[in-house]
Amino acid sequence: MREHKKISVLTYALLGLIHQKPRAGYDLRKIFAETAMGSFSNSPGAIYPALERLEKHGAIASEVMESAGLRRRRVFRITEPGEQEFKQWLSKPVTRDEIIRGTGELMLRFAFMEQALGAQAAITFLRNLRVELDAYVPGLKEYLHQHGPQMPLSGMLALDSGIRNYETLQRWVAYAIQTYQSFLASRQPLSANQINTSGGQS
Amino acid sequence: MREHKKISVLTYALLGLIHQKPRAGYDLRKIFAETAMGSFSNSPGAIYPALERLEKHGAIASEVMESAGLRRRRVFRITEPGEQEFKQWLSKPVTRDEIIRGTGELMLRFAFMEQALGAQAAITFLRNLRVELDAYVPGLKEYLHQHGPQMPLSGMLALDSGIRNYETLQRWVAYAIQTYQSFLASRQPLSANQINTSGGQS
DNA sequence: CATTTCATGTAATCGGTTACATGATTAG
DNA sequence: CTAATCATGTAACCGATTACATGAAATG
Repeated sequence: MREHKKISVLTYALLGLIHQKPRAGYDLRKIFAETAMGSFSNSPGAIYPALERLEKHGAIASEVMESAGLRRRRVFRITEPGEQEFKQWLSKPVTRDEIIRGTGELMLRFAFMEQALGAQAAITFLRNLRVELDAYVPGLKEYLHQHGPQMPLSGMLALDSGIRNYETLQRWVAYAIQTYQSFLASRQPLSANQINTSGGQS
Repeated sequence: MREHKKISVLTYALLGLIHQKPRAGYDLRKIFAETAMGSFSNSPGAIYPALERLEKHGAIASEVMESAGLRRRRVFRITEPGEQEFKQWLSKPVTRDEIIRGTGELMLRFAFMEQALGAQAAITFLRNLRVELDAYVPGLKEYLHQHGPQMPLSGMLALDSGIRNYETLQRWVAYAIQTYQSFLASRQPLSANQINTSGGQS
């Protein structure tokens, strides 16, 4: 049983991207710099040490590529134990604490989930998220209703903004579940007896 | 010109709460633990050292209160330079970078703004935020439109969730501006010549 | 009297930011 | 040839997390 120091969100983001396909540090930096994932640090001083730690941990392995006429690149691929660790992170239950701390990590997990665990796991994740949100949001609204009038206007509005975000997230969850269900339905149009009436293509 | 090491968001949150009124470390912890501000750490190992730093920095001053029959409390109040620093933080321009990094700090600033700088400043802040959002969000939507179809469904949905949050924020900004304007209108019903037709109460 | 809550801290560890350093390769 | 870009690092600093420590006052 290898000891299991806590891994940061940034590190999981790196692990997830490497899980998709082998990548070099520079590729990862570019992804952080250019896409909306930029919220997780794009500084080399964070990424390269994180990759080192992952390699020491045994979750990834690197190979220096020196094709002729190309710059030397250290390409990382995920290992078996690394994939296990990654999937375990994806499978963590959705907790209220995680919702309060911000939805960043939640959405990161979801973004990786389909490729790593399949569409069914993504739907389960969304259902769990919905349960937690439905349990959490009413209390927030109640708090605003109770204490809002005694707060300064800007404080009340700031709280309202947070609530609106959660409500938006609730609507998104519903939409996402629906989207996934149609997606699954279109991939497996008939469950048991596939009556092949028209030409089926692979 | 005192050197001006960067101050963390948590530290500004503490500074803002102390600006409202003098408080002890324990009060601050409770606020973080009990209200929706909990997203900024509630551990004593973060709060007490942060308060020490603020005091060394000269932004706050402490006084140990030992009223008879009460526990000893170290109560912090904001100093003149501390208030300057705080207001300067509140007055920082709204940048796209700040929007990308997350709206947490933005909303924190806004929540403190009315009390510290007045309602007019809050409106100005909201207007600037609106400008930045209007400049930023269309690009995100365009990106989703362009690259979405080639992404895995979960990735596309995750991006969509982020966009929905920004759109929600845009609607909130509009609502908040309106709210503030009615607020100001109700406080100053007639700007120049106040014709007192009915009994006015303080 | 014992336990809980109030109230303030300390120490170890570690990850991230910032800034700097280094070379190799392609473009102008 | 020079500048920009590719690509990988390193080092100093510092703040946050976690967990532990302490003691006094209220509560039962």
